[in-house]
Amino acid sequence: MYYICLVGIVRKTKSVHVLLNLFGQTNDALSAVELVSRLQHQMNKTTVYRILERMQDEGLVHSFVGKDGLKWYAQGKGYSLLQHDDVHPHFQCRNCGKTACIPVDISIPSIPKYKIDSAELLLIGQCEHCLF
Amino acid sequence: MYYICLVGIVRKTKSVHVLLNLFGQTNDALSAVELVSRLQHQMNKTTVYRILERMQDEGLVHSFVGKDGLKWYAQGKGYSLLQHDDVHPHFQCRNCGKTACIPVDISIPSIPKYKIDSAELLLIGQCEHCLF
DNA sequence: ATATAAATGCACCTGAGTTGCAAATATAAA
DNA sequence: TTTATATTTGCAACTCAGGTGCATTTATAT
Repeated sequence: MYYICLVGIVRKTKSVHVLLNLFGQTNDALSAVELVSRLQHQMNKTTVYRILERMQDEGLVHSFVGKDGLKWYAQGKGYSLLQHDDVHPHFQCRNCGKTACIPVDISIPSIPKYKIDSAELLLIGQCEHCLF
Repeated sequence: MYYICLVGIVRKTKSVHVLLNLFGQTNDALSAVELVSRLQHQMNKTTVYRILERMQDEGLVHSFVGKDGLKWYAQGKGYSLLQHDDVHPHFQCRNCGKTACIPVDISIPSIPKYKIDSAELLLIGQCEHCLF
């Protein structure tokens, strides 16, 4: 089976299928650690890391680093997959750890003498559920 | 010997003195890894990490996570040390790794249903030196 | 059916950051 | 100054995320 992505037409392995399903079931971001844990009986840790990297290369997901230094992946539903360099903030709840893409465009400040290629805006706070 | 910081008056150990000197000599941010390496003959790895954490607690430096997941510390000269939650971008050169505070204020977008406490804006690109 | 390429599992490694505890150093009390 | 107490440091060992090399399996092409 194949699927279409930024890179073109790519073969859809069973592992990619499993991961795509997980991302399809939520709007939140998923950490590599959590995915490895959740899939420990279905596929190897190494495979999870490799699939995530591949999915990112193919433009199916994007990644960012959380406050704790862990790597998070998100599908970014609602964003145009065609623009690789879309800059939207990521939110991380310091109480429950919930992490998600925020569907807002941010404007990157241009700095004299620096050439900015991309940006990561991480918002830390409390999510809806932890506010009460 | 003592020094004044956000927390009040704190004893200035020899290790703190050494680290403060290093931060005083540059406007760039310094990664914990580099500091451990640079100071390997003067003090223990554990001490470096502990001093950095303490200096952060006392408001002498602030920290952030780089693109690679490493922890960076900066003194933030030119910023008021009295405002704990100053949000300024950090720049990281994807060529040479140079990382620095950018003296620009950024406005944190407010998101409905979320309470934002702090924000980290990481700009990735090329520094002045690597542009040519 | 066979050859070639890609994907997976496994064991082991790397490297950042932490922890427990004992030794050393600094401060306070007598 | 001496003694008691608190703080800081070093050391070794540990945790944990993430990566590598290689053999095996599975999928594609000939």
